[in-house]
Amino acid sequence: MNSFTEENYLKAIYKLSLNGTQGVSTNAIADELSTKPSSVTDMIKKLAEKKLVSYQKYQGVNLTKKGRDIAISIIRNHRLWEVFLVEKLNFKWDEVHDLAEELEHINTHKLTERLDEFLDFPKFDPHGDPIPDKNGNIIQHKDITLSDLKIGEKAVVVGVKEHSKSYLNYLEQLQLVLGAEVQIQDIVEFDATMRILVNNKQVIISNQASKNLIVKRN
Amino acid sequence: MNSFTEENYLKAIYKLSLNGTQGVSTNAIADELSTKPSSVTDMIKKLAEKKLVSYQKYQGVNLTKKGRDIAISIIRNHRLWEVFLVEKLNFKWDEVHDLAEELEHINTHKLTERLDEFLDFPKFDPHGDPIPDKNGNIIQHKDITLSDLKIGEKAVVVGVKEHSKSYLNYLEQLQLVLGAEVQIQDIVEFDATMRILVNNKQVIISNQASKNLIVKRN
DNA sequence: AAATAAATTTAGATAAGTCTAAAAAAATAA
DNA sequence: TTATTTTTTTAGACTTATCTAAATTTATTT
Repeated sequence: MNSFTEENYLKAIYKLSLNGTQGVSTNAIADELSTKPSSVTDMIKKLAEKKLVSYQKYQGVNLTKKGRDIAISIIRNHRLWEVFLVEKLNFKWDEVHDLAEELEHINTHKLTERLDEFLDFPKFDPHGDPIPDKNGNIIQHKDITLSDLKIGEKAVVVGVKEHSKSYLNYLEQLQLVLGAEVQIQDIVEFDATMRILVNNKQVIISNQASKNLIVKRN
Repeated sequence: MNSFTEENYLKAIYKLSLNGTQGVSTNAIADELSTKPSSVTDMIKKLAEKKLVSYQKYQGVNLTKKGRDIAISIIRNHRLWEVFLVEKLNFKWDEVHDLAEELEHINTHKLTERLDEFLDFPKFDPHGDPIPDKNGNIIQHKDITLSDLKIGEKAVVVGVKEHSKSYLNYLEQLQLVLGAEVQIQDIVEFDATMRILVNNKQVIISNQASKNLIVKRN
């Protein structure tokens, strides 16, 4: 068995390894987990001994197959619980992250599979992130964001790249939730601020906001 | 915030204080939690500092109001999750204890209340144990057991006093589940073994088993 | 009431995970 | 290429929860 802490490190390393192609740096992990680089080094050594990561001093870490499997199963759990919290317990999409962060560590195969079935095998969580299937296969978003669109183009909101409470809450106020249809009306050349149509209502949205909103052209 | 460990101590002390009337002894807690008396002493000191228990050296401990409130809210959580696991995820009554033991510590007021509502405010868990309401009020069973009945008497199974997997599994095989109707046909004078009728089927049951089955006469 | 047994506490050690400060290695700049 | 900066690691300390072994207190016998 692995501790909650070990699992959180694996998850962080997994997440960070999606961006870069090389090994994940100590500082990046420390940042992601709000801890100190020295603590990270210690934990990496422990994970390396357990063959959950491969690691050479000063060269960053990579997950092994075993480590990646664990990370993915925790992500699966996390996202299934988020679906449960939103769909069954009526939480809002900006409220579920922290709770799911705790629930995800109750990592019992049988519980996960029963939950998956109870929720009718959802493919995406309430933020549009794909839920790995029970074999660990996971669809990766192509990540077209609102900011990639040109004037006149139409699209549907399918996810977010930023999960902070404040961002999610802001989007909800603008009715920019999953499934919302948008059309670009105007783009300010200077700072890429957009004027868009959401449910026939005009909305002004900054580049900071638009580049974190994942959409699908239609 | 309190750690999982602290919460487990509070729960253990609460449980043990239901039996005896005096303070709960160090050894009893050690036994309940499968730990050593010296560890218990250490933890008790910590809980006493936090004003969760009252404690005088060598005199046993008692929960304070604050400590009891926490214990009861954890028990509430535990039992609500058990209902969820059995009713929504189709687990059997002998499978849910350990999972609920983990879920109970995700002790967020909002989650508990939403779960309670989702489950339609159940009054009893899958083993017949009463679920404390949101104010911490808890109905105490009168604890009439099958072994208290006389020949000819009829009753309904409403709970168990022993929660081991093997006992629960055994009961299920005999169809002695919650709501089952039983009638006493015969009692062996020597060792109180009973011959009873469960759903019109004859069953022989030892005193060890019958004295842990809570029933209600009808 | 003294002797023995049982229960409880103390003292000191250990393991997990974290931290600060200092040292070492790697990356970048001059 | 040497100097400087940044990143990473090491060394040593701290906290939480646990343990064993020894000491102390309380309970039970005789």
